[in-house]
Amino acid sequence: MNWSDVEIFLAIVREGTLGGAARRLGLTQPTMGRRLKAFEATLGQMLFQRTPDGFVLTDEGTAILVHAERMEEEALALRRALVGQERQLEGALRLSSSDWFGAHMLSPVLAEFSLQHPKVLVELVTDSRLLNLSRREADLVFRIAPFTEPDVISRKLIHIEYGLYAADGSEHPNLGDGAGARLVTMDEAFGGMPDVAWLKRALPKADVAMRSNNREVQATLCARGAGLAVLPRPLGDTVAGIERVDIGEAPPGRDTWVGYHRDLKRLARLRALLDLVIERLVN
Amino acid sequence: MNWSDVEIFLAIVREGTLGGAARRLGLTQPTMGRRLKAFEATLGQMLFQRTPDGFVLTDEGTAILVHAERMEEEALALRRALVGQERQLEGALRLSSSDWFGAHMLSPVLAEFSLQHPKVLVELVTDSRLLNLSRREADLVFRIAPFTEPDVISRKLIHIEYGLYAADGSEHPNLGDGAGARLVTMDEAFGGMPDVAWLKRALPKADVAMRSNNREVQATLCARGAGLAVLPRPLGDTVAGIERVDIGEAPPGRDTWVGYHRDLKRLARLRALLDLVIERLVN
DNA sequence: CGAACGCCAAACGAAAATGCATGGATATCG
DNA sequence: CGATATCCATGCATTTTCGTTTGGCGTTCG
Repeated sequence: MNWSDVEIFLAIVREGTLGGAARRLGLTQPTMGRRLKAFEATLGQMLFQRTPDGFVLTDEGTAILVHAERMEEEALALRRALVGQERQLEGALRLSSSDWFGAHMLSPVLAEFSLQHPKVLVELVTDSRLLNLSRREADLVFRIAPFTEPDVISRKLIHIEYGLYAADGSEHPNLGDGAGARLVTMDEAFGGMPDVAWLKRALPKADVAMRSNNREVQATLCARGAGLAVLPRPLGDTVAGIERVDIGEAPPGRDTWVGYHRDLKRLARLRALLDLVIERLVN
Repeated sequence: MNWSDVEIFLAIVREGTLGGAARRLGLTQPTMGRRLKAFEATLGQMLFQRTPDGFVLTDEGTAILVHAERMEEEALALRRALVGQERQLEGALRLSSSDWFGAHMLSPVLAEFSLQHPKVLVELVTDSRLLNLSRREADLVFRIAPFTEPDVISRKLIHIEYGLYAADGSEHPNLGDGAGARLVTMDEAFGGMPDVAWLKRALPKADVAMRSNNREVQATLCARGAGLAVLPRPLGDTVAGIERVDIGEAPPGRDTWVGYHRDLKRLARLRALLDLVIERLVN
């Protein structure tokens, strides 16, 4: 049995097509077909049913899936074990945060860190989807919710105040009413966020004018007069063309958390960056 | 990272040399060297120290060893999961037992089974070393001690009586003495066996003439006049040229156990053979 | 209803991995 | 001390694997 074929098996399970699996692994579709055929031959079992809409697992394929996934777990852990041992202050560091947090909170710290440790290549990915620390899609993740994944070391970073903002000189709404006002809010997928709920309660009669999952975009929309927006104060207070509106009650603030995988605990460059971040943001 | 390289890494760890690892995997020494070099390159770490007496793990190699072993565990479990699902009464079955048990107890049953299920290829390995059920070095193991390994299903099969045997017509010793008698016993490595201890106590003044780890050999030596031997009665009672000696106290008997891996519980051919064995030996 | 796009399978040539043979270094044994 | 065995590294021929390309099929969209 060729262990590499297990990796291919997993890719096909997840993508459902040979082409998709090939793209995921950086190989080609004919290769995937051949490797799968060879794998099935050595096992003496058909692992997938070839259906019009892709490859779906047979009972036999389902039976081995859990083992294949555990093999992958260990393969990933193996790589982490090595990375975690690196003691030199060089190499790559991959961070993840929300857009505005990266731009307004992290950027200054990262610039300073980059000067201090020129051999460390820092990569900041601002993406709303959650990157997987176990797969090492990121080494260090900043987010506004605590971490629940196992094997992740996390700590609360700072409390972020939020504020209601409007374009400079525009009319201010009244708490509990908001008739005639227009709102810029988070994307529908983020409807559960506290500030969205607060808006609904504080300005129940206001209409939603636009949505975006990007706080920067919301701020810009707000400045151009599209409507009122709830923004993190570190962002809102620095954007030109908008001013904070006090309607007697502030939107709820949020805690920011930072987390990394336990296996990277001894990674010197990660430690150094985290120390600087805490130094600059917490103290 | 090529998952197959992990398998090669493990082989080199266990053999200590490239050549040995190559033989184990059915590859060649240059291939092992090149694959290892490539593996170390992709990980960016040296995994082995090249010493005069072989390849020994570095700290980094030690760090990933546990993960590599767990990957192997899952690879083996993956194969078992498929084999364990086979419902047809065909394929191979690998058994393991002690020599005399295989020859005198199992052979008749296996012959009958082979006639009943001609498409099942039964392979009986009589080997004193313990085969590993997890690695599927054997599907079904008979032994005289309970199973302690995890994930092994076992049951007590039969109680085997032992007896003291001597060549036909030779002199019989006295309990508690044995002066002048010569003994044929188990190999030194098996010194802890109950029958060896019993001999020491029952015939303290007798000398050990010969040793063997093979009960058949012991029986033959006994028949040729080399000395007294403690043998399982199913063996001793059927060997020509020896007779059982009653010195007033019989050597201790032993329980025989049979075990197989949990993953093979639903393997039809294994179930069929085990049922027949129980039918013929227990009832 | 035709064009375009996705999928997979098969054929072919290029690239990579493998095995074989060799050489050098070191330990073992007669 | 020479002969032998075992080990690893290297060069070369061969096999295997891979990527590219092509063709066939079904679905989707204009």
